[in-house]
Amino acid sequence: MATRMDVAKLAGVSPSTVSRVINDSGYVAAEVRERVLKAIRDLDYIPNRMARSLKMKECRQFACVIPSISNPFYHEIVMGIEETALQNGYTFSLYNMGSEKREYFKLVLEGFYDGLIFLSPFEVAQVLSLEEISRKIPTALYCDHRISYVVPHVYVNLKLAMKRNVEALIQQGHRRIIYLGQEWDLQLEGSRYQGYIESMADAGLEVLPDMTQLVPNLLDTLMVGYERTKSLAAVTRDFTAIVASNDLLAVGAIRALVESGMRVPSDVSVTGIDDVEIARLMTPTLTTTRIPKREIGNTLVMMLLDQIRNEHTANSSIEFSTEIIFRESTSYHPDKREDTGV
Amino acid sequence: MATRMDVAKLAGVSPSTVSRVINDSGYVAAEVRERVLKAIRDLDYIPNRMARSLKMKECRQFACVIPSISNPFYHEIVMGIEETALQNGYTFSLYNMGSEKREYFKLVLEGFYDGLIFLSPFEVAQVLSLEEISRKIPTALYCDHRISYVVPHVYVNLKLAMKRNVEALIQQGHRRIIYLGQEWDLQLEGSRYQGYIESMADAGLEVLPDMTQLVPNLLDTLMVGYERTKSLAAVTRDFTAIVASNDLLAVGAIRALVESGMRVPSDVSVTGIDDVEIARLMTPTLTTTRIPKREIGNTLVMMLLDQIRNEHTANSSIEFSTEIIFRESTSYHPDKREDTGV
DNA sequence: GGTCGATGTGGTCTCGAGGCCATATCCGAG
DNA sequence: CTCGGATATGGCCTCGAGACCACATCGACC
Repeated sequence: MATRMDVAKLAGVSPSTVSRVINDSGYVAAEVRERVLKAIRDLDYIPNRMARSLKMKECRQFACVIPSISNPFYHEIVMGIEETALQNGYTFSLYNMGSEKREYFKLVLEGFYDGLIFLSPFEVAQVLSLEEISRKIPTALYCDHRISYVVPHVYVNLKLAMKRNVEALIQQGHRRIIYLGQEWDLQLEGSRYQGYIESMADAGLEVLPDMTQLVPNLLDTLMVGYERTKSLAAVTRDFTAIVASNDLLAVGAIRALVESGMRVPSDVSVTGIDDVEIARLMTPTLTTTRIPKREIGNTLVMMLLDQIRNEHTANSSIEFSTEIIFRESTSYHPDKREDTGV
Repeated sequence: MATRMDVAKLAGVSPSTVSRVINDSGYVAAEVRERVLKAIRDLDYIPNRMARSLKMKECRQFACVIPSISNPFYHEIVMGIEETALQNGYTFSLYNMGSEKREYFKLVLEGFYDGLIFLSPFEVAQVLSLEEISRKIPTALYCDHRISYVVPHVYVNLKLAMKRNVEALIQQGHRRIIYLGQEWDLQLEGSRYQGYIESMADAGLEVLPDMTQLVPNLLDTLMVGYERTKSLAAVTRDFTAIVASNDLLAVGAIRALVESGMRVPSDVSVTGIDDVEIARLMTPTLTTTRIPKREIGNTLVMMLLDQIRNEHTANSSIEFSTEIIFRESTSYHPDKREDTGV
């Protein structure tokens, strides 16, 4: 790899002049500039980013950590992030938290990035203190409920979204509604599970043990939703609806129901949350909650830029609203068996 | 941020000694080592990666460029890449090619990465010469057919896979089979489209203009498959099968058929390629071609490591085999209308 | 004709960590 | 007692690019 020095020698000028040509700063005679540009072309010279970043103490790159690359919910957020980052002259790279979490956090703290975005901070919090990270490097979080940390974040109220889902089902005549979610739902205030519990209680409905179906935290995949529902259906069919904490689990659940001989929605209604693309291109289409994913991505980047440019961490906390979308996977009064005493 | 010098001062030693402690190299007295470690803790010192990489001329990081983050086909390859990379002490970051391609390639050439993986090199080739890149930095490609470049690559023969799909459908009695794929299929030797054309010709079946449905290159999403099929169904229903060039297009197509009142598979059979997770968790489940995605990811990283460690670019080209998986979306003899003269 | 400002170019220190080389001390063998 | 190797530590140059400062030169204007 050619260096600035090589270019300087070939063009018969000093390294400083090469820098001036590259960065278009200071005075350079037109004729000299041409000579330097030619030398750059001839040597195929590309400035070394490591060196530049070391000197400048900025690298114009963000990192984004996602819990799982296979959940399409994150994809659109990522596209929003990319969009705004590129517009502002930053690139960003994506880290999948699947396996070795610690490895990646190290990278971040080692100064490889100017800012850091976490989508869903729960897994992270178990490894490192988010507040600690955010004191060292501009940070922005997305989460599914308001958080109390002093870290800038964007959130949506998914407890509320879940309440709406449950209430809609209750209003449609459902009584025995299964909750399909992830284990950490139990530990969190303001979680989707809390919304479920409250709505059931408000309607005077009992939540039996079987009705809470939780899968391990990081495994919110299609397959896990499928397997959990399959085993549930093998044990009991005494339910008429499933509220899943996200669309992937819901999609898996629907397939499990079909294979178990239960029709959706005529036997069982199913709702998800996220409104990923597949939700309206599957059969049956999925009733779910729309989240403004692209806008969330845009906003997260703006939060980082704000911290970088203003040198202060405004403790910002921005809420986005959500909207329930009714589709084919839910239907009215499917709980006829109970009404007719069968 | 504390530097090595700060640590050295606090511990009352020289920067060299601090380096020796950190890298566990050379001789350091036990007592001094303790003092240095304490200083590191007290100052919360983390070595600066930029500086280290600049000096070492390696950064132990790979970049992986994917055409589209929303295609789950790539997710499992990415997980395979991650697995092998971490095992060997490398991290890697993911770039979504969606928008500003050039930006990312620049980063790579600027020495931010020790190696580079392209999943699907076609988009790339339109921006930069892959051979040129691979001369400057260790590179590995995944592609869907054998390529002639002098760049290490892993490939599967998807022309063959498509031939198998088409032939299976023909054997099941189908005659009017639609090809749903991407535009660049037309320009490539050994493409899936070639497989379709050949199989149809071999069986003496004519490919009418309407039977080739191509969507823009980078947009191989659910929605595009849906829309294209929807408009097709609005124009003609004179077909009994669709072979899609990947699962996403197939999933979109199936929904479009359902909405157009055509049942799958009893009216129309559909096949995909890739065997993404949703293929066996949707209704109907999708007949498709399994590709060993995780192994491909593992191998791509091994190819990079080989180049780095051996300092020579063995012109390696490794083929993985694929396997057709029959599921619910295809069925025998659906073309009864023709047989009975209707 | 001297001064000042615009134009143009090079020298050199800097960012932070790696690591070679010089140096110093100590201990045991001869 | 001396020499050599093991142990231990510091000095300083290096990686490649940024940028300040010094130093030219030139033209214009008083």
